[in-house]
Formats: sequence, C-alpha cells, structure tokens
Amino acid sequence: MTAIRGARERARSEITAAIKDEARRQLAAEGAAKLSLRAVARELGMASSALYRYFPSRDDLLTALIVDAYNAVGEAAEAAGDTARDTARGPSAGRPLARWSAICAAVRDWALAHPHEYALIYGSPVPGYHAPRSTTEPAARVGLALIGVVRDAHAAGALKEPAEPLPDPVVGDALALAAELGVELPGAVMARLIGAWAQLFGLLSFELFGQFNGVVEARTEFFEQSVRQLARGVGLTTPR
Amino acid sequence: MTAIRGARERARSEITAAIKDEARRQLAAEGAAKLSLRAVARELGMASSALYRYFPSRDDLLTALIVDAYNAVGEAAEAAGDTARDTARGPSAGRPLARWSAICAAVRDWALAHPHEYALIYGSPVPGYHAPRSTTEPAARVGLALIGVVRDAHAAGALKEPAEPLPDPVVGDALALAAELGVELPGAVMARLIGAWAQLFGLLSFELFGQFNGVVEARTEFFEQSVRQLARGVGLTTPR
DNA sequence: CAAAAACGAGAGCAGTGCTCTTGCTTTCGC
DNA sequence: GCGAAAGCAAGAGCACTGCTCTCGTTTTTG
Repeated sequence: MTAIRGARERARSEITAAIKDEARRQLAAEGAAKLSLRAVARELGMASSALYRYFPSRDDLLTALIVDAYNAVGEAAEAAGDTARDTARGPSAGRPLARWSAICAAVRDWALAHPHEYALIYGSPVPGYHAPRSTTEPAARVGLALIGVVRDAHAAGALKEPAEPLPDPVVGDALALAAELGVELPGAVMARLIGAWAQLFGLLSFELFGQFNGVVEARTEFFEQSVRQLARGVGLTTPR
Repeated sequence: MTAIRGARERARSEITAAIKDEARRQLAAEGAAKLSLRAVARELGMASSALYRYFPSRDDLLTALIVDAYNAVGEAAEAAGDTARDTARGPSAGRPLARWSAICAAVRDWALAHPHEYALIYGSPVPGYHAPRSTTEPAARVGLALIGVVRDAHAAGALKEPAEPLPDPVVGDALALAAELGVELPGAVMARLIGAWAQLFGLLSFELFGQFNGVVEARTEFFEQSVRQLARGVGLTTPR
C-alpha cells in the first residue's frame, strides 16, 4: 500500500511514531493529565514547536493515543476470543461461555496492565468532549467480539432467548444496531448484549479506579463470577 | 456544635464556602481539567496566593468538591429511596423493585444534571491516584441506599435468593462487608449486590461519556430496563 | 534549475500551580 | 490593656505548560 515515496515521507512517519511512542511512555508513567508536549519534544531532542508539524495540538496527540488504545484492547479481546473458539474443539466443542469469559478476562488483563490507557478511553473524556469520528470504529471492537460469541451461539442453537418482553424503543435500537452490523440476532438478545457490554466496563472501572478498595478483595474471582452472570443474562447457557 | 468563636473563624468558613462555590461553578461549566485556582481567585477578587490559605493545593480543592459530589448523589439516592418506600404504602406496599428503580433513576438524573461532577467522582481519578480517607464514607452512600432496599426486602421475605453457588472468596468478601455494615444478608445476595452497584455505574458512564452515541437512542427506557434486570439479579422479584 | 512546499529552531505570549517575602489585622497570654 | 504570636492578603517571582510566529534551511516538485 504505502510505497516509499521519498526519504521525507519515511522520516515523517518514523518521527510520528517516535512521538507517539514517547507520548505513550509518558502516558503509562504519569497519566494523561501529566502528558506534556514539551516534555515529549525534550525527550526526543527536538524543539517543542517542531512537534506541531506532526500533531497540530495536544488533543490530536491524545486522540491518536486513544485510537491506539482502543485497537490494543480490541485486538486483545479478539485474539482471546479466537483462540478460545479454536481451542474448544472436540468433545467440549462450542462452549460460548468459555469464549465469552476469555474475552472479558483478556480485556481485564489489558486494563490492569495499562491502567492509564484504560482511563484514557473508558474514564472521563479528557479533551473538549466529543470524540472524533475516527475513534468510533476502533472503540467498537470489544463489543463486536462479544457480539460474535453470541452470534455463533445463536447460530448453533445454543442460545436461550430471554422470555420476558422489552420496551419497544429498546428493541428498536437493538434491531437497528444489529442490522447496521449485519448480524442476525433477536432484539431482546441484542439489547441485553449492549447492557452487558456497558456493565462489563462498569466492573472494570470500579476495580481500576479504586472503588472496590476495602470492598472486594478477591478481584479476579469476583470478576469472573460477574462475567458469568452477564453471560447468563444474554442467554449463554452455563455448562455443567 | 460550632459556636461562633469570632469574626475571624466565621469569615474563614464563609470564604472557604465561596471558594468552593466558585470552583463548583467552573467545574460545572468547563470540567475538572480546566478548573484553575487563579481563575477562581480572580473571580472572587482576591490574589491567587491568598487562596492557598484555604486550600493547600489544587488537589485539595478538588478533593473537597469530590466529597461534596459524593454527598450530593448520595443524598439524591437516599431521598428517592425514602420517598419511594413511604409512598408505596397500602395495597401495593413493600415494592422493593420500585424503590430500587427510584434510587437508580435518581442517580441517573443527578448524573445527567451534573455531568462534570459525575465525571469527577466516577471517571478517571484526576490527581495522583489514591483517594483520601475522607472520601470513602460519602462514596458509599449510593451503595448503602441500594443495600437498604435489599435488606428490607429480605427482612420482609420478598427476596428470592439466587440458587447457584458462588466462589468461596467472593462470598467471604461479601460477608465481611455485610458484617462491617451490620446488615444481615446472605453472602450470595451481598455479592450480587456489589456487582449490580458497579454495573449500574457502568451503564451511567457509558451513557454520559458518549459510548452509547449511535448505539442506544432510547436512553431512559434502556436504563430502566437494565436496572430492572440488575434488580432481578440480586433477587428482587418483579411484580406483575 | 528555480519555485514551492515542508521543516526545525528560537523567541515570545498568555496562562498555570505554587512559594516566598512583606506588611497588616485579629487573636491570645500575661 | 498591651505586647507577642498567629492568621491573613497581596505582590513578585519561579518553573512549567500549550501554542503561535518568524526566520533560515532543506527537500520536493513543476
């Protein structure tokens, strides 16, 4: 795709990457609030004003880091889901719940390993507010991974649809999203899936942001248990 | 309790309150990131250095705002829970689910009305990390309000305990917390309660931080539906 | 090969949190 | 009641931030 069009362009992409790397380092070390353009430039041995040739503002740099972070969690989730699917061949084949749990655990592992990056994407929005359009697609990857599990379970007939009815507007939103994603799932399941998706990050945020301090000590077990309950809520049957 | 010990002390508390008020105004208008000590001082017509006599640092001011915010949500939750309890006398008495939903709705209403304050307490931790001891008690108020509903339902025999077993460490944590709070609830219920508490704020954070943009449009209905499901998860029976 | 575009560095602006010193006022101990 | 002590407000100043503008230099391009 990207042919070498000249030394200048290559240098540009290299420097852009170096800036992002150094910024990511500072982000991981001190958090988004203390990320300073001047410090990045200083560390890279360039004038701070030169940095503005690559990122027109601090928020643009942060946006780039946000996109990368979304892709990192998304990739972790997808990888965990894929290996769980491929591993569970043979006698215990088709265990959607194991796959669901694997994805959630992967997201949690990533979050615990990169707390500041997690806070950047799932904490309070730092910049002027509304995320740029470019972030929405990477932001959806974890959700899509979870949807994939339920879609496969549904196709395999291993999904127990929830009995009780949902409000019409909710089902409407859910069906609209399902159609947009080209996935065939009942509205009720889709709606509960969205809820589970949000609630998953509620658990993670409370754990990471210290709300569980002095309340929950067995964090891993608690998380796994809660994730199982979320799965049950969307209709994934618990294996015995 | 606080007798008027002199003009000086009264002036001090008045100025402290004025600083907090102005800071809260700026917080509500622009968010925590743009809250500036100098701007507060400027607005109050005093030198910025004078402000440090009242709050030794910006983080201390923020901490005071955090405590106030926790108390504000907590109070909203408690008030909603109390009126729901007292209103539901007579034939339809003892409707724990209505009370539960009322509390959750009150929290959501408060959050929607004060998004920046919500972000301050339930978003990424802004300062150097660990919240001071003084915040933990106000932070627990919403959780305690929810616990109260379930406690009353349990005492009235209107609680359907979840059947399936939970991991020992999780139950242990839950029972320890129940004992600490002096509340008599089964470990399994208590554990699910903690999960529901965290998941409630997951739903709110996703809504407030824009994660539902283009995904969920019928926000209120979706929230109410999810809250009902959370209640069912902890054993509150849904009335017909 | 010359014009145009991209680039790096430096100075500078307006703003920040925070400290220190300097006077003034209120409180407190004798 | 008065002098010492403590509390207070203000100003100057430090080190830092994001960001802009200008000015030479280098690279790309027509």
